[in-house]
Amino acid sequence: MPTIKDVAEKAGVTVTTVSRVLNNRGYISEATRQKVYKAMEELNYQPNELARSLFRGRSHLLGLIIPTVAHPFFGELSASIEAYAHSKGYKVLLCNSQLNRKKEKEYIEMLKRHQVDGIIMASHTMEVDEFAKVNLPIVTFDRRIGADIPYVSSDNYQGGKLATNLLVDKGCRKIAHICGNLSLNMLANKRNEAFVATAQERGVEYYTIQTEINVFETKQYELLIKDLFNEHPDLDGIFANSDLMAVSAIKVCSLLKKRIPHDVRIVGYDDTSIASLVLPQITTIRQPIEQMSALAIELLIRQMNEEQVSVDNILPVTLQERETT
Amino acid sequence: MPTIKDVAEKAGVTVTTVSRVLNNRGYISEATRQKVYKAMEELNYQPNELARSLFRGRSHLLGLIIPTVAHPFFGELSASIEAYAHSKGYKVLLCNSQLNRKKEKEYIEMLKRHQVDGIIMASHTMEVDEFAKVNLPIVTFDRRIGADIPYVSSDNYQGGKLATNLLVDKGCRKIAHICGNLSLNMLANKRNEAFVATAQERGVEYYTIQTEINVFETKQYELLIKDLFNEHPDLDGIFANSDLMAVSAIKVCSLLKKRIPHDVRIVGYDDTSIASLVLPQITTIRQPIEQMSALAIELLIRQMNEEQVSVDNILPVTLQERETT
DNA sequence: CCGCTACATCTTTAATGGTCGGCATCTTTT
DNA sequence: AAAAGATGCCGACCATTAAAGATGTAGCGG
Repeated sequence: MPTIKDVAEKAGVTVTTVSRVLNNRGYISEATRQKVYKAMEELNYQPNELARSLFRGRSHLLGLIIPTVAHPFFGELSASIEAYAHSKGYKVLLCNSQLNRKKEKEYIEMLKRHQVDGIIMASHTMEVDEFAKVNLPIVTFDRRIGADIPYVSSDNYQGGKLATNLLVDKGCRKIAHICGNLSLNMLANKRNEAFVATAQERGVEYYTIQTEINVFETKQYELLIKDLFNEHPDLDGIFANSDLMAVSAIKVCSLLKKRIPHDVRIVGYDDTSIASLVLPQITTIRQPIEQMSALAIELLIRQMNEEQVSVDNILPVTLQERETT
Repeated sequence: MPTIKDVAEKAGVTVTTVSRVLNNRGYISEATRQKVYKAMEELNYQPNELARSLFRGRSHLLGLIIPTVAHPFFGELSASIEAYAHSKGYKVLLCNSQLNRKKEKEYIEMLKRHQVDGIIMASHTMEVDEFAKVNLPIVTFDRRIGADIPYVSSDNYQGGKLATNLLVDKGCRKIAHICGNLSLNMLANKRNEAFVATAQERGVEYYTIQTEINVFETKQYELLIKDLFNEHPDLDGIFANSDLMAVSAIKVCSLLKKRIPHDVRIVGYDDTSIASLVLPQITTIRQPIEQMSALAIELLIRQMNEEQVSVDNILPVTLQERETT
């Protein structure tokens, strides 16, 4: 690999001059500039970002910690985050925590060692007090960690309300919400709060089904939903916490010969591409992934520049009505 | 952020001594070692990997260039690659090229600037001769670039053969293969070669439908398949080049009131999680993503160590028979 | 008990690749 | 003649490491 020294020699100037050309600093004649560019071209020179980052104390690297990029929601989120980061000159280090507390901590330490300029944390099994030690710009997704760390989220309460009201509006009288573990203090829990409040307000029978934490296993979802229908054969509405769960619900209904939306209505969450891909197409609550991604990056950059950031960043959700209701 | 200097001061030794503790090099008394550990602990010190990488000429960073991590196949591939890289002490820089030639080149240059130790290239719009300049350990996915650059692939010909034979075995007489642009010299083209050869051999009518290159747009797939059935209403078998395409085919069939598998049989490709998620569950050709990922990393590491690597690395595929045939 | 060797322990110095400020030295323009 | 433009030189700096050097201590023979 050629260094700045090689370029300088080839162009017949000093490294200082090459550095000046690279960074557009000081006086440089057009002739010299061209000589330097030519030498760089010929040597196929690329400045060593490690050295630059070391000196500047800025790596232009971001860490992204998610459960797994294989999950459609996090896949789409990651693609979007990377795209926006790229447009702002930042690179993304991908970390799949598998929702494993130890891995989350290890990844955070690794990211610190690699001098990332900021971390986007979208995997939340870690204890809140662990975050205090991080000492780096952080943005969390869908979880509020104390009063200092900004988070990006969509309006979970509104999402739960929209979904529940839609089910009741369409005539459901006995509905269930299938969600993650509520004991973790996640903002997504507000969906269930809204579900409960709305169901009570509208006077329909309702149930909350919590899944175990580390379950992206669709088979597990299916079993859970089968059990649910076993216990409540007359259930006529399901609010699923992700489109993936909604797909599992569709499968179980098909197995039990329940017609959608005639016998059972289903509302999903996220509006990942799978929602409009499957049949019947899933009615779902759309999270504005692009805006959330852009906002997360913005918040990180503002923290780096020591600008003021607002802690609560809640973006609106929208109802996407399709065929399951 | 505390540096090795701070640790040295706190422990009352020189930085070199701290460095030797860190790297387990030379003679260190147990007492000093403990002092240093204690100082590191108290300062919450993390060694600066930029500086280490700069000195050692090894960053332990890998670049992963894919079309987009939002696509289920590449999402699962990325998750798997990151997991395996992590287990070998490597970190992954995520690059979504959007199948854009300019972006691919830009990403490669960026990765070089950041001194990655190797690149996994799974997005192929770039010209072959561009690769010569890269001058870094590379592994490609599903594309053979000259005789020097090793590639990892699954047995595309076998996949095409399995799929086509299955369709014909099940009674199809008029089949179509929906695939990507064949003018790009991709190994996935072998699926079509196998399709054509097998169809001829088995004496059934067959068609090849090429999609435009930058199309992860499922709507486009649907239009394409609609046109196909318009032209050939008696088509009774579809070999789709991805599970996503197969899902689109299912949707169109449902729209046209064609029953699966009674009227039309469908075989997908990849065996991403979506294949067993949708209804009817998709018969598909399974690519061994985990093994392919592991192999790709192995090949990179071997190149870094200047060991001999084999250029052709083709792993076997398997047929997963489900409900669409 | 001295002197020598051997080794343990820690420090000094230079290197990694690049940036940057100050200052010197020309040349060109005003 | 003064100001501005163009370049070079020197050294400090970023955080870390490797090689070589300095210091101390113990063992051993004489």
